[in-house]
Amino acid sequence: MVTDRGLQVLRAIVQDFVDTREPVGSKAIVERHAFGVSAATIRNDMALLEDEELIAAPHTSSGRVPTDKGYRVFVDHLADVRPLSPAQRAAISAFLDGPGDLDDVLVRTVRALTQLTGQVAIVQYPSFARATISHVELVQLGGGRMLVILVTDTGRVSQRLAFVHDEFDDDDLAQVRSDVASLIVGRPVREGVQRVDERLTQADSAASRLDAAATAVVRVVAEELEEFRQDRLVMAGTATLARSESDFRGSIYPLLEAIEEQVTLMKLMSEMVADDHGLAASIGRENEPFGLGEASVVASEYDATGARARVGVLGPTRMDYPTNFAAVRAVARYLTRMLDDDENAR
Amino acid sequence: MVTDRGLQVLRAIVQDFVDTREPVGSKAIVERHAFGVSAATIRNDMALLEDEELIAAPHTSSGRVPTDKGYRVFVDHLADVRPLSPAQRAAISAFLDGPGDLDDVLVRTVRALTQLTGQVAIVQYPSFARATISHVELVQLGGGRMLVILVTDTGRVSQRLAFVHDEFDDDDLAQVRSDVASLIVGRPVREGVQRVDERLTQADSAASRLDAAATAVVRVVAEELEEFRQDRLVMAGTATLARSESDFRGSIYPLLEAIEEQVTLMKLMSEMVADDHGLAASIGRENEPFGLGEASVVASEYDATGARARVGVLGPTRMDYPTNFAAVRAVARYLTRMLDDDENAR
DNA sequence: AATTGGCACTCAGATCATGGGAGTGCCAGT
DNA sequence: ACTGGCACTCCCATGATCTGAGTGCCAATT
Repeated sequence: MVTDRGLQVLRAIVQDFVDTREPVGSKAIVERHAFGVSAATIRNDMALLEDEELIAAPHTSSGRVPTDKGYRVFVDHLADVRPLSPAQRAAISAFLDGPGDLDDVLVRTVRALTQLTGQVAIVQYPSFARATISHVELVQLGGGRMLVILVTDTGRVSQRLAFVHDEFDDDDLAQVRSDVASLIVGRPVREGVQRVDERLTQADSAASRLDAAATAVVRVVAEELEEFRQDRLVMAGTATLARSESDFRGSIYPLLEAIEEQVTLMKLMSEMVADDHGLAASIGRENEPFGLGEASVVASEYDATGARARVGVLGPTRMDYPTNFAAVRAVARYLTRMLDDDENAR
Repeated sequence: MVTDRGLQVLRAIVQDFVDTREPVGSKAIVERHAFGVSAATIRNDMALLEDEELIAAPHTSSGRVPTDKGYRVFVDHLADVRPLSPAQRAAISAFLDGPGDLDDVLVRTVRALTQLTGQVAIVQYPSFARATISHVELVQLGGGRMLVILVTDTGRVSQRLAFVHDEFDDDDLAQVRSDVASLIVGRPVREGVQRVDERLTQADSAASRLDAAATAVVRVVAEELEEFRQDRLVMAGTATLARSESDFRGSIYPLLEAIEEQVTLMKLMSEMVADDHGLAASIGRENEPFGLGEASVVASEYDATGARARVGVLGPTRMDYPTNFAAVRAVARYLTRMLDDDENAR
């Protein structure tokens, strides 16, 4: 059974290993941490920790390294999320303050976070599936091309091109527009998807000219809504991976691929289980299903006008969890505040 | 003076080195290429090539490696751009065919190109500075927020939020809209920028409610046009860098950074000088000013409704230039054809 | 004048031996 | 329960040696 001091030893090992990148020996521990016991005692504790598979020795006679399980215990029981320094808080403000639409704010958020942590930063767009569609707008571009614009109450704007093979006068256009609008405006995206699909299955091939146009528009709306559902990510700091390259035994290929794919990371972020404070970590082999067995993700939930989503960082399993937790949490809070203020100002 | 055969030797060295990643010796050359002379003769040629700094020996007694200058001569005089295989052409069609707006097409283009070359693929958006603004649309979102939408004749749509601190009825809105439209619609972006700036310097602080709103909108339009000017890039294949990691003496950090920055790459791509066929290459140290001294870019011009831009690939200096030239050229042609067909169909 | 075979020379990299040292596990003594 | 001591392991740095691919040069040949 692992004693209480045993856990402190684990903490020390994690901390030192994250610091030095080198296996930690019993002697180094008594030197750097005031345990008040001898190296031999620490060795006994370490033997127990090894039995529990919380640490491992790369070679028969070398120091110990935390296992993924060890990191997990560290994160769950031993990591104290220390608040950021004033300088760091100032950095967040410097990055985030100022006006801008949702896109702007999120881009600045990931920049701030990558700056703060030295890791790849990721932010999910607020889940638009729960958002409400507040506007539909149609713009004729000539040549039968029609621009379809959707706006949600959370501030997302999306546009897409429909081909209607026809020109309409203002009255007709207003007609088509209100036809489409009646279908989805004021409704949650989820519901909009349903109603749009229904409309499409009922589409009459012998419909009037206006109906046909409306159908074409609705088809495009369906595509847009689909995109709303599979929310997207904003990322920054890819280049930092090159710095911590040596932490990835294989290569950073899987990381770069996941970053390019987005879908994988999206799923990973979504499936993470948060604690009471909205913080979550996914460590090392826990990410194996996503091809990221040598990486960890630390994330925090934030709130954008009622729609929840996550901000996080991605890095080597050997990352500084406490610092990253603190940064992620601070940024998430700041972001929540900003987006809510924004809302209040409306 | 480098003889004609000397140049053939250079070609052989470049080819073999790209193939094997290893310094090429005189013996290997006579074995792999039918020069009909002995290794000693090749050695004499190589000595001359070394005098001209077209090749270099990493160590006193090892094979030779092309210098950047050597690659340059190879690219300018020795590389035959061989047409793609039918299978490769088919791959391009498979990726690119099908409907979609400009964004879609460009995304598919970079995917195709990275697939074809195994390098990072880059495409510039067609230069919108020369494009004409064809529509302005305003949408009120409530809470004083107003969506400003610009459309160009080349198919780019952009939107941005303005804060007008006011609500307007339809007539007023139409008034503001036509006010702004008269300023820029039907004019090239370049000219639009000027007129917008003029309008802003004349802005009267004691203006009417509508004028104030128009000014706010114009200010946002100015930002959007500015974005039009500094065109953007679409990229894919970042992960391939991890594969050819060993080709970068230092690390791939500068590459990843440039990819994230975009601006740098944009500039690099724009400054490349094309030959008669619209092909261009920028090799190794020529990219030093951009922090990419160990990388090369191969690009080709394409044509989007009269607006020229470039597609290209980014990779290690030791890349397969002929193949990349061929792929880039083929994709550029296909792209031009597609975007023109698109235009014709209007 | 160009080409060739021959030959001495160079040097990076592989292979092997050696020793030091950090670290462990265990045990007997406090 | 903790500690000092000690034998043991084995990584890694250092150095010596060897090998072979490759060069440069020269005298001989065509």
